[in-house]
Amino acid sequence: MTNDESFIPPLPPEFYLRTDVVEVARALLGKVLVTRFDGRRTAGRITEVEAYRAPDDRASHAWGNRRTARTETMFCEGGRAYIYLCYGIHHLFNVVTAPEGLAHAVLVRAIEPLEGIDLMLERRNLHTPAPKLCTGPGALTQALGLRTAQNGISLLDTGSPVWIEDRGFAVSETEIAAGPRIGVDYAGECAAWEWRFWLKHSKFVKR
DNA sequence: AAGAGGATGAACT
DNA sequence: GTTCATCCTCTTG
Repeated sequence: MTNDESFIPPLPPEFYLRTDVVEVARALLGKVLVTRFDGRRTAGRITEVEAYRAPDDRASHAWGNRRTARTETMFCEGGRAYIYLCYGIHHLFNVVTAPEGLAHAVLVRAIEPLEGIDLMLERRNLHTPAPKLCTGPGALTQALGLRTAQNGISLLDTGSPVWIEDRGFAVSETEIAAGPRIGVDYAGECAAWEWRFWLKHSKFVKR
């Protein structure tokens, strides 16, 4: 058994059940997002995230506690994936947080590839590893094989094809940069909230 | 029943 | 900097 295959447990429910989604978003930086489909693993360190907090956050799909078929996943107990189709093309992956009924979520915007890079390249139709392989919320889902078909899937269950691990990569507060979220100009004053967080010195973050 | 627009990315000029 | 691919969800009538 190689080091990559050694068992690391998924982050526990308590990690996701916290009621401060901004705190969870920051804590997700440096954690490792893993998928395993058909026995093939891909993984990457999370380098960029955004927090979304219904009901008061106008940028959230669940703003004002709007419950629709699509937003229902975000009202679930923390520890699931909220995956939706954006612009008809891109599958965007979010981590659902907070207890049931509170529609909080963290959008994962970029990861640093760690495992299964050949498979990532294949899924992305690329031939040479480059930062763009997993940089951007639509790019990383394609590389990891995540699709809307997995909306609502558990990040906690044994045997789930998607989970997040702590591999002991320490992120100090001074390593985290913050700024306004991308593409939420429609959200009024909420658009100015600095709820996008990224690893300051990472090459695997856009712009 | 129909239409608008979106938590983007890639390929252009 | 601009364009456009592409389709689901939500709103309106």
